[in-house]
Amino acid sequence: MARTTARKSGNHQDDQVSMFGNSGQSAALIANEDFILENFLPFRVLAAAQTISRNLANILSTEFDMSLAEWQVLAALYREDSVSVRELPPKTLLDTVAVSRAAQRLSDRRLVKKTTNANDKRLVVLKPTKKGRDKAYDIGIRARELENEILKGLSLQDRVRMAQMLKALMSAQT
Amino acid sequence: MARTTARKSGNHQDDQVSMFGNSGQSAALIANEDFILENFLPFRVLAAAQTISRNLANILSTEFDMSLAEWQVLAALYREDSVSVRELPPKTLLDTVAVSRAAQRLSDRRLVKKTTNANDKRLVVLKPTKKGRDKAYDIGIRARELENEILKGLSLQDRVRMAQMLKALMSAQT
DNA sequence: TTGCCATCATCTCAAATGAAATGAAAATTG
DNA sequence: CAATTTTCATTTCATTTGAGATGATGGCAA
Repeated sequence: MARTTARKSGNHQDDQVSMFGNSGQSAALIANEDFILENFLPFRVLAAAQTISRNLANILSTEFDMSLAEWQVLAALYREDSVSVRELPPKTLLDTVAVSRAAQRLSDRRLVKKTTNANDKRLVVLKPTKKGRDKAYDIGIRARELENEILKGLSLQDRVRMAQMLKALMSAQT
Repeated sequence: MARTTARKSGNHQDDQVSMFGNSGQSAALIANEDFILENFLPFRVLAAAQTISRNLANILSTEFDMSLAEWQVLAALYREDSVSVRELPPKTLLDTVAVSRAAQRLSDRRLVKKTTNANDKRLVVLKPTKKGRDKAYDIGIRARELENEILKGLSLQDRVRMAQMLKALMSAQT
């Protein structure tokens, strides 16, 4: 525990990142007594995501009457004009079932039009309506605002760095 | 909850961080046509968290027969010897209901002992058993391994910065 | 004290979620 | 081509989750 101030921090808001100093060592050498959930990076990512997710879902629900999943689908459709259901899971964070359900609700509200691909009738093609496109635009503006709120503590350089790190984190996963 | 087939983490190899260049500008000036879901930082955090969360839940489930929530409670109890249910939500990411349910399952498996506080009989006091403490230790070791896997793409300095940024992100939220 | 409100943990029930089943269409194989 | 397998979207069903109700206790003011 090289630079670990080996003490029980009675104070949780202090900025202990000591555990990362151990990260290079083999697990066996780590004094596990030092394990602090708050300093476990995966936990922090989860915590940040949960907070963000709640915020976003709240805004979407109250201001736009829309679920997170629905917005994800609509946002993905916004740029690419015409997309089949099966193409969406990689673009969103959703599985096909969730996409299907979101698409159904969007269709019910006339934000998206569902058709069948003529060449391959298994494919359901989604296309935003004018109304859907407008809504996506409005939400995009609001989302940018939220993003700036969230990121206000970070410099521009940090923001770029953050995006890169998150990407590295993702690709390190199996 | 059987093994969740870890979804293929899509390799979106485009490293576009262009949107962050706009972040300082007023929302009205942003060309919204540029809105790309993948580059929206809250979305990236969500994506990273979801991947991590699946990984972690998988390991806990298969190797330790434990849910994420149960581990969060157990890990929080590991250091502080004796904690009441109501103290746990701030330490974990859970609400009181989830804590209550996790505590019940942990108690059923004799990993945690539940008692009533003598001074205030409303309070349920949780205390890890020897068995629970040992299990928490083992999971801690494994969690460190996973953390290193996840972070292998980041330098030590980056890890520290990452932790700081995530913290800044959290505190910027309402 | 007594009556009233606040707090704590759990319970209940409805809604969201995920995994496997289904059905329809296309691709592949013999 | 017929038969079989694969792909795609949706449906079904069981489980998980969350929000408000419940019951038990404690705090506090009259």
